[in-house]
Amino acid sequence: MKKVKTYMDKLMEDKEFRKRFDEEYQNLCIGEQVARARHQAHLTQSALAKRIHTTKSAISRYESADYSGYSLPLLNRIANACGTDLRIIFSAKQTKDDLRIARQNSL
Amino acid sequence: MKKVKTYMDKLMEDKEFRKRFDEEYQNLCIGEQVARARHQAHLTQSALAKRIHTTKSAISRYESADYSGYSLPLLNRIANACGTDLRIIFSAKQTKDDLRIARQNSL
DNA sequence: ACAAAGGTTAGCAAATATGCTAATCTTATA
DNA sequence: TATAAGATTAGCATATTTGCTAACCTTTGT
Repeated sequence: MKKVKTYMDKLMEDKEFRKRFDEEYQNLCIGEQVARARHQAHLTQSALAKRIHTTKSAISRYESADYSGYSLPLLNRIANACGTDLRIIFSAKQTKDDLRIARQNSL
Repeated sequence: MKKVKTYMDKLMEDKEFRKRFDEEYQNLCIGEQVARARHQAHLTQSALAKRIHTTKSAISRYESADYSGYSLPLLNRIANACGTDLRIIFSAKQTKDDLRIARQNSL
């Protein structure tokens, strides 16, 4: 079981691979969470954009499935404008149960 | 209770104020979580940096108290290199109990 | 069909983070 | 004290995100 790590480490040395691995494999589904928080706050993309002094195109970009370049400053502004708190947690590797519970607790 | 929101909205129109509000008031303590995850993985800043193909100064920057410009791509690489999962959750506004529980569950 | 509101996309300048080097400070330990 | 490892900081070029405009697509309702 050591070879996989060795192999991955090798792949990860390539910048382009790292980037696409993050984008296409390690999907955190932030976009869906943004959209869900916004809907629960009964806001349109335009209305949310206005609250945080940006434009609807920026919100759309954040809710788009194939975006991954999120920053905490902007995510935080979005969360607050939707009446929520943004929680960032370094947690132990998750089991399926963890994921189910996390889904229940979040919006 | 409407005046505070009106006042804050006015203040928030100023870009410099927004920036400093995020940095100095809305402290998410990401730096502490990064340091804690790294320590639990028994890694030095240099060792962690090597794993994610950056330098120790970048790690130090992320662990510094007065930094706030975190990006999810880099936080995610850090979390994984420390053997943890990064969880981003838009949650209901927290009570003190919520915070206590979150602290217990995270590293 | 038409209009209006909500949402998406492209493209670009400005702002911001990243990667990097080198110098410096701390701490532990021989 | 001297040495080495760990950590912090400054400064800069490069890379990435943000804010913005304008065009376009979708959906809803008349």
